[in-house]
Amino acid sequence: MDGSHFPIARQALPEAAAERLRSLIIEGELAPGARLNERELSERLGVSRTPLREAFRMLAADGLLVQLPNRGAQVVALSRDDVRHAFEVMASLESLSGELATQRVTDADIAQLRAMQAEMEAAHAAHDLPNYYRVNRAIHDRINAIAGNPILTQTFRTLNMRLHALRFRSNLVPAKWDQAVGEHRDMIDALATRDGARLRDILARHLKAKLQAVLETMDTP
Amino acid sequence: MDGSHFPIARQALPEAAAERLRSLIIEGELAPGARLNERELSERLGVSRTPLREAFRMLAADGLLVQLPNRGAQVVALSRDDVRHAFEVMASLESLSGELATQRVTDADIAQLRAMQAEMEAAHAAHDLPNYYRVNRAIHDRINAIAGNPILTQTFRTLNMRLHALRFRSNLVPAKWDQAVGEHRDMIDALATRDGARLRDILARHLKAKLQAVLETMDTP
DNA sequence: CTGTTGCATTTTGTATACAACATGCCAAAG
DNA sequence: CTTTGGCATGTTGTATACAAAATGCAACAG
Repeated sequence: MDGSHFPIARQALPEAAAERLRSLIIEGELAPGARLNERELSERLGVSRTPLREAFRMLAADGLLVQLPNRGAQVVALSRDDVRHAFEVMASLESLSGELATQRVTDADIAQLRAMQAEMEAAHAAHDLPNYYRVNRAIHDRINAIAGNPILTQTFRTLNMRLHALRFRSNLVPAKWDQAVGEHRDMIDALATRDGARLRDILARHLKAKLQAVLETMDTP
Repeated sequence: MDGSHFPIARQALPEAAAERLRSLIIEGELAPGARLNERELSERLGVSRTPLREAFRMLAADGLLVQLPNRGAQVVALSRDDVRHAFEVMASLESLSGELATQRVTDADIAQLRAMQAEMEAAHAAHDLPNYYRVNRAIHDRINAIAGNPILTQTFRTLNMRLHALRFRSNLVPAKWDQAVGEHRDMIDALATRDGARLRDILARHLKAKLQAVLETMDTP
C-alpha cells in the first residue's frame, strides 16, 4: 500500500466556514467593525451555529475578529498604529527570511524566481494590478519557503492575513509601483549573489515603502 | 446586596477551559502526542463538549494542539527542528524588541529592570529555579513591553507558549546558569547606555545558548 | 498462521433546544 | 422634558441529542 491518500476534503466544516469568512472579510463584504450575527451568518453559509462558532475562534486567533463576551464577534478594525506595529514585526521577519534564504538558495531557485520576476514585470507593464499582486505575493512566499523555516512561514502568514483585511490592493501611485518592481529585481540579485546584508537592506526599504503606501490608503484612525 | 459576590466570571467557559488545558499541557499532565478524548476531558473540566471544542480551536491556533479530521485533537510533539525553527524566529523578534526598547527606554525603566535583575540574582544564588524562571520571564516581558509594540508582544507570547509545552524548566547546568545571569546583566547595561547593536549581539548569543540548553533536555527526535 | 471482512462499540461532527444575557422600547415618576 | 424601571424581543452561550466516521475484535477464508 502506498501512502497516496486522496485529498478528498470531505470534512472540516469549521475550516470551510473560516475560509469563507476570511474571503468575506478580505473582500470587504464584512467591513471592519461589523458585528457578525451567528444565526444570519450560519444561514448564509449553510452551516449550523456550532461549526460557525469554531470558525469564529479560529479567525479570532488569527486576529481577524474580536470576540466580546455575550456580545458576539466583530471584524477587527486596525488603527494606523496597529499597521505600523505589524509592519515593524513583518520587516524583522522578512529580514530573517531573506538571510536564511541566502544561505540555502539554489541556482534552480534563482532561475525560478527570475521567471516569476519576469511574469511580475509583465503584469506591471500591462498595468494588471491583480496579477501583479498575485505574482508579487508568490515571490515573497517562495523566498519564505526557500528559507526553510515552517514556523517563520506560519508566523508570517498570520501577520499578512491581518493586513490583507485592509484591502489596500486598490490604489497604487505609478512612481511607487515602478520603485517596488525595481526593488524586487534587486532582491533577487542579492539572493543570487548570496549577499545577505544587502538583501536585508533592500527588504527594510521595501517594507518601509509598502507601509507608507498602505497608510496612505487608510482614512480611519 | 448579597454577600456572595463571587467573581461572576461565569462567562468565557471556552477561555477558562483553554487556560486549564494550557496548564495541563505545560505541566505535562497531558503529554506530547497524547490524544484528547472530548467526553472524558469535558467531564474532567466540568464543561460540556461544545465550549471544550472551542477551547481546542484556540489551542490549535496557538500551536499547542493539532486537530485531525474525525480523529480529534492531540498534544503537539515538537521535533528538534521545530525547536530550532522557533528559536530562530524568537531570536529575530527579541532583537527587534531590544532595538525598539533602546529607543524608548526611560531611566525609571532601567531602575526597575535593575531591581528585577537583583531579584533574579538572588534566586540564582539561592538555587531557587522556579523563582529564577519567573523573574527571568518577567524581565523579558518587561523589555517587550518597553518596546511598545503590542503585535510584537503577542507574536512573541504565542511562540513562547509553544516552547513552554516542552517543560525544559527542569535541568540546568550550573555553568550555563551562571552565564545566563551574566548575559542578563549585560543586556540591562546595553539598554541603559542605549547601545542597540550591543544589545542585539547579547540577545543573539543568549538565545543561542538557550536553544542549546533546551535541545539537551530533549530525548525525542 | 496471516490477512481480510463484517459487526459492535466508541468517538468525533453537527444540529438544535434551552438558558442566560443584552438591547430597545415604552410608560410612569420626577 | 428628562430619567428610570421594567418588560418584550432578539442574540449569544451551553448542553444535549443524533448522525457519521473510526476503531477494535472476532470469525473466517486462504
